[in-house]
Amino acid sequence: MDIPYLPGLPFMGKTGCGPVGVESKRFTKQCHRFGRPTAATSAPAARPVNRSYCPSPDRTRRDGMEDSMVTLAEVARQAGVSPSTVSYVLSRKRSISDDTRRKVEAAIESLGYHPHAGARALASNRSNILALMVPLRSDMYVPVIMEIAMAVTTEAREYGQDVLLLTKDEGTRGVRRIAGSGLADAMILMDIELDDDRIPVLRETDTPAVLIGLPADSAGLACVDLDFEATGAACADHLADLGHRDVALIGEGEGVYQRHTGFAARTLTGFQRRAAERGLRAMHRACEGTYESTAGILARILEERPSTTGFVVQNESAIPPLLSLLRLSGRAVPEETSVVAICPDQVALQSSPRLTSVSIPAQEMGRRAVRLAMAQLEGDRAESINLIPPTLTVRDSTAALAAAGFAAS
Amino acid sequence: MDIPYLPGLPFMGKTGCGPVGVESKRFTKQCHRFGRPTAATSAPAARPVNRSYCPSPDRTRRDGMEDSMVTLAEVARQAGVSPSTVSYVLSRKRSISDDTRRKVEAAIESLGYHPHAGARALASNRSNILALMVPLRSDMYVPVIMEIAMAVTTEAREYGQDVLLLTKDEGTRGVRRIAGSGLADAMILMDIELDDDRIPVLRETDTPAVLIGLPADSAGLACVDLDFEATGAACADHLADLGHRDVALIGEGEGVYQRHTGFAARTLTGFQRRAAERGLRAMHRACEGTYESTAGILARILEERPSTTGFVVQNESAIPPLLSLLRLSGRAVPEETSVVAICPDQVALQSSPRLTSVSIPAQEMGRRAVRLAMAQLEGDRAESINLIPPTLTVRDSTAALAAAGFAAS
DNA sequence: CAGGATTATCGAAGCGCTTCGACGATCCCC
DNA sequence: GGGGATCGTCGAAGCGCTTCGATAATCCTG
Repeated sequence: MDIPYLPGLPFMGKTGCGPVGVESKRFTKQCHRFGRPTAATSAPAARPVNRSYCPSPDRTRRDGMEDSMVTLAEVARQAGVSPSTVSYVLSRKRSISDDTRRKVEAAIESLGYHPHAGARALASNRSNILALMVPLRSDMYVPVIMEIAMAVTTEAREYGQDVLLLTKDEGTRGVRRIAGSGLADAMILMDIELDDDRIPVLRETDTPAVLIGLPADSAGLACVDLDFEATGAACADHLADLGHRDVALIGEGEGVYQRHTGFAARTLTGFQRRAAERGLRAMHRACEGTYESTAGILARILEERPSTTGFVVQNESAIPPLLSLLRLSGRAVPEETSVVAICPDQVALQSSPRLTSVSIPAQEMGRRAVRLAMAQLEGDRAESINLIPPTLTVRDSTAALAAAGFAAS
Repeated sequence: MDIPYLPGLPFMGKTGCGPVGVESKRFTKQCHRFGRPTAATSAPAARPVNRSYCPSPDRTRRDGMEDSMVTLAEVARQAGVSPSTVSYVLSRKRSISDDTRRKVEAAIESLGYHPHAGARALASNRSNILALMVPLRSDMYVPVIMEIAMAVTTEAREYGQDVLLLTKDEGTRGVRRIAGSGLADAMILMDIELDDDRIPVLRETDTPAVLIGLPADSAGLACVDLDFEATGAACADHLADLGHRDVALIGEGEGVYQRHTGFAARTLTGFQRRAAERGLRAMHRACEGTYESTAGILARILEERPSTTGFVVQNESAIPPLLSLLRLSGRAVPEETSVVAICPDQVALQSSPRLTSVSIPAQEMGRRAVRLAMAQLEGDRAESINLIPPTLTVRDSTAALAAAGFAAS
């Protein structure tokens, strides 16, 4: 605003800026950019601001209010080097003398420069953004989703990436949009269904991607997940080790087993197989997680097999009701009945008694997903199924079964 | 890869493309762009691909594997119009004949065109991205945060915006980075502290922003929040209406009252004031939410004032323990004791009995935040404190107190 | 100490889009 | 039916960055 020359009138800058040879070209460029729309509402076309490469020297730090964007060119000027040099300082793609580097860094610091994300994306074909597609509503336990999302975001920042949040209900259209617009460099998908329709699109558009979850056909894809089969097995093992002979898995809701992610099915498989190997009698019931549902299931289990002393719970919301119901029915945990949960540590810790559990390594999943994505961006196209081995932590809800009538044979 | 001419050798394209007058200019432009870095790892500088404006006609849909980007220029060519026309079809900023529009839309469809986000951001000074800063860990109940985030994301899409996920622990640096890089058009901040250090930065950088939560000094800012004072009052009113005389508020953890958001304090204020107005005796205890903490607090409340029959719970995690403890202590809910919760509907519904509650309107908050942000981008700089009035839904955990000894005077 | 290799820097082109001004072609009103 | 307004389209510039090739300056190495 401090150089109020009229548009159209050629501005014959004599203020000594830059090589003379290019001046004419520069100043014949008409200026039709008036700062941010927000600020442009008053006096729409009245007072254009010269934003060419060669402003008068006294203009330093002035138009900040209108358009706070500091450009690389300004940094270059302030540091007394060319724009490309500044770029190389930033990208470290060519060697720069310590002296120059320091000058440039000082200029960056003093001007508070941040590279324009769009410009960078356009020129470099890299947006430094990872798209994360999370379920809007799913069978997954919300805090776990959140924890993964946060871990992804935090880890992404370690790689200088930001995270774009997409909802799963954008579906294949969302994937296409991101792949097509170059908005993100890679995608991380959560809540993967066995036969997820986003996967073909990923393949077709050849988008770098990481799945959190395991689809039926994972050929050529990078996947991260907890090893749920081993998880089920670990639970069975633990109960077997403690001397339990009759065990039950209280699982996810009905729908989960058919429709979805397969993690529930994998847990069940692992549990049943290991139970068989260890000579346990295993039951399984799907559970919606409400108090009523849990009560009904527990009643049926105990009716059908009153000798059941070991429980594995996979549905987080079934945990409080289950504990409450066991208490009410007079079955002491862990003295008479043992409970193993598959849940985040936090849930296990704030239950009473604190639960022996296999934790859902949300943090780890998020972190690994980002690393796999970054590896792909580095050129590692290798497919990889990244199954995290389960960790069972013994707390206060499981104990060795007192040698009662039905001891191990 | 299918046009393997050597770099440096001028490529005298005779394949008839575009007006002759510009050809020379176009082909003297050197090509130094080799598709995506991913693909460039093999044969680094050996086989550049011609990506100028004027590919040979038979090239249609060829280099898709290497660089699936369809450009506006290609759409224009296919539709037989100029690039600017395509742009205007997309932006609707100038009128376009139906005929032309149809041709362009057909071309867009058939090529699967998506505008390059970076290019668009660079040229238009608008990224179509909203940055959402969420707490990494906070006193807020995680599912509520998640619900807000999802609502923001969904609503943002209605406005053609995407959402960038930031964590609060990036703090002021994060705000500066976003404001400086033009990565987002506006910011939405959650978990606002009374004296939030991000606020000065927001003011200083003049970034369009919406706060979800209410800081101490909200001058010139757009804020959305549940009206917690009215919430506290509504709870007091409801219990008073039912004939309760001695009531207690089981609140958030100690820390929340000092350090943070003030929503807890505002609830308390509203509760106490209204209780006084209605002639109730009101107590208040901070509660960490664990079983032990809840048990201790409940015991002390009942010891100090055994006639307490009305409870308000603000800490979601205290709800299951509280209900469990009341049951154990033989106080029937709602027959003898009433419980009002301040929590998401989902929590209220899956408790047993279903809880009378003031819901946390997470969806609504998210939605409003986006609308306020968009309004700012439209030029509405008006500050606004957007307090959502509470809704108390009566369910099965509150009932009129049977006219006992201590009836209303 | 000549000449090739290396280092540090610069200039310029171009990424794909938006937007301005220009300019025919229509339209309408007196 | 002539002249101004409107409509629909085009060409070109420029957004701020990256990166190529070029070019001095410096560094060996024999």
